Amino acid sequence: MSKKPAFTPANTVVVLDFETSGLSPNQGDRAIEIGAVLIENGVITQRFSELMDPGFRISSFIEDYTGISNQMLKNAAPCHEVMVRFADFIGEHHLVAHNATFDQRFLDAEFAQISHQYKGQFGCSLLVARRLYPLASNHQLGTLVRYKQLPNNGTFHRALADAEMTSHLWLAMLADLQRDFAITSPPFSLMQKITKKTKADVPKFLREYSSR
DNA sequence: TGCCAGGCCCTCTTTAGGGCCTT
Repeated sequence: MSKKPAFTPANTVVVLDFETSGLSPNQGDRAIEIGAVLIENGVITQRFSELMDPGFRISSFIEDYTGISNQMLKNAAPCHEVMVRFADFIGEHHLVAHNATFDQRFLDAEFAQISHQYKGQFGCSLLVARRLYPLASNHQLGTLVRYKQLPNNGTFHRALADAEMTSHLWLAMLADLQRDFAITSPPFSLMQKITKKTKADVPKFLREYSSR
């Protein structure tokens, strides 16, 4: 039996973003679009982007917010078909999202519909950014993209565009860990540990991590 | 009937409250 390596680099992950009909799968909300990129050794190597039909009409607020219309969803595959393909895309990779608890709730809910379980763990770019960039005016994805002058095509609130921007943010944070703390190729587990530290404790934690 | 997310994080805190972030 093959044993999974203990060290998983943080620069090889699937970065994902859901557009949804609302904020809570517990209240009946469903995913309407999934966008994701696979980053391997710090480079985007694959993209996944699909609309999905939740089986009911979405609100005008969500149509305006995302630019995804009910007409567009009428022509899309149902959620369960898309999620089967997405399960294949993420494989056993670790996962990253901006405010990951939100995307994790929807991923769990949609995968439950197809009785699929995934092995990867979640990392949260929002929680890391709050600790690495305390001087940013806020930690919304769009604000951080401008703050770090990250690549973007001007599209926001669409799944693939947001996933790509989140991936650039993630890579920028890895680069800053290397620049500021000489931490080369941080493991995914380090990024998770950062989010468990208080903002005040993070610099000392990283200096000690770097010097060990 | 009326209401309706949930986790993180700071502070006027921990027997709590409220802003942030995601759609």
